Amino acid sequence: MALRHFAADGNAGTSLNDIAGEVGIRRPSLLYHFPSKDALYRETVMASFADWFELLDDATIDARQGWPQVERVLRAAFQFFEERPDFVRLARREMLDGGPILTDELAVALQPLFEKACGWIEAEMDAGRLLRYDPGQLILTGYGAVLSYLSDAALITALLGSDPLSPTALETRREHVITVLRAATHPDAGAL
Amino acid sequence: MALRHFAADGNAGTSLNDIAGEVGIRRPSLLYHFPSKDALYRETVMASFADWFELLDDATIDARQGWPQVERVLRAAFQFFEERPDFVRLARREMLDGGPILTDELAVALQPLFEKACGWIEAEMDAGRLLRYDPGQLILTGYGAVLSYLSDAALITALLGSDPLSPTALETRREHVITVLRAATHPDAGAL
DNA sequence: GTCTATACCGCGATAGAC
DNA sequence: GTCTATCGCGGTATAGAC
Repeated sequence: MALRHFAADGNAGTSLNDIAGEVGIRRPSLLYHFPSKDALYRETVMASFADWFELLDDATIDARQGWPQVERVLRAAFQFFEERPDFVRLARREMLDGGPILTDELAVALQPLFEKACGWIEAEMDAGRLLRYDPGQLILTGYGAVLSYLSDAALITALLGSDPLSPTALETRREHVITVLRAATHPDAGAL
Repeated sequence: MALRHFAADGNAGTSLNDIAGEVGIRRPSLLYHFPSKDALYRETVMASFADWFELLDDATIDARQGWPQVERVLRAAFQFFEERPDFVRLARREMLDGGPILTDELAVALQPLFEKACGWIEAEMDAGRLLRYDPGQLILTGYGAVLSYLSDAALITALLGSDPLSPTALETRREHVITVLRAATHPDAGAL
């Protein structure tokens, strides 16, 4: 509904008419349910991120050690994103815009999770189960490698000459990212 | 001028008033120089990408072998992007939008360069100078790792607790990406 | 040629009938 | 709860002043 339009055209590029028309009501009726367009946008963003925060919470319980845990989280995240292409695009727009929702709410909620993940990675590196890098930079690298592929599908379609979001293309991408990161971080990667 | 506004707020989020006001003329005067807003946007995008295409061309001449050449291109690209933060954000918006400019013009120009780069990587892998991966996927991984950091500065500021675009932060990021990619692709990386 | 005043349209938002 | 009617604003585009 609203998510699809906001994901495809952004906040500024989406009119209440677009959303209302799809729901089957008229523009003013939409503003009966939501106090303003910005409120509707905010609610859409926050609702979309709720699932993502939940996955991040789940990923931290029952944590294993070393690379297997990294791979577990990577696979869970990749699957989450590939099942929610609209969320990926909406999230990326929000990151690009750097608006108040991001800085006041999302970033505040993400920061402690990021901190916690950095701490875990650091400990695993101390224990010799992962090769040493800057933990925060490593997370950002994985973040960019996974999300850019999914968010920039239009460009990648032209580059690859085929649909990057097809099941086989997604599998190729998933395994590539995992392979590269394992080769870079796994102490025994050379023994594969 | 126009680039900064389009980069910050996108095409839909930028009004001709924003641009005209900065130039010191009035809104309609802008439409004397450009037939329409879309034409102005298109010209802004194409002019921004011209420099980038030039760098890509330069990168292919005098190509060395193996990892040194990869690192050379990587450093050139990173420097190019870090000196043009507006271009990065504009480009990413264009990728997200997947609009006609991207599909009809940019992607058409980028595809042969992408193809050529894939061929070079493939040959280097055949020669044993780089560890084997899917060349296209490898390029997309580097692409995402570099651009996401620069385009999503608002988010990363909150996560890191400091300015990700400061000179020292940029150096940290640059060396991290290079180190990770070298560890993953350099045959002798384990001997560092 | 260069800029501006104006027209015209779609937007978000409100008021009030049903 | 949804509609029609309407307002005010800001958008693009055009016609006309200098």
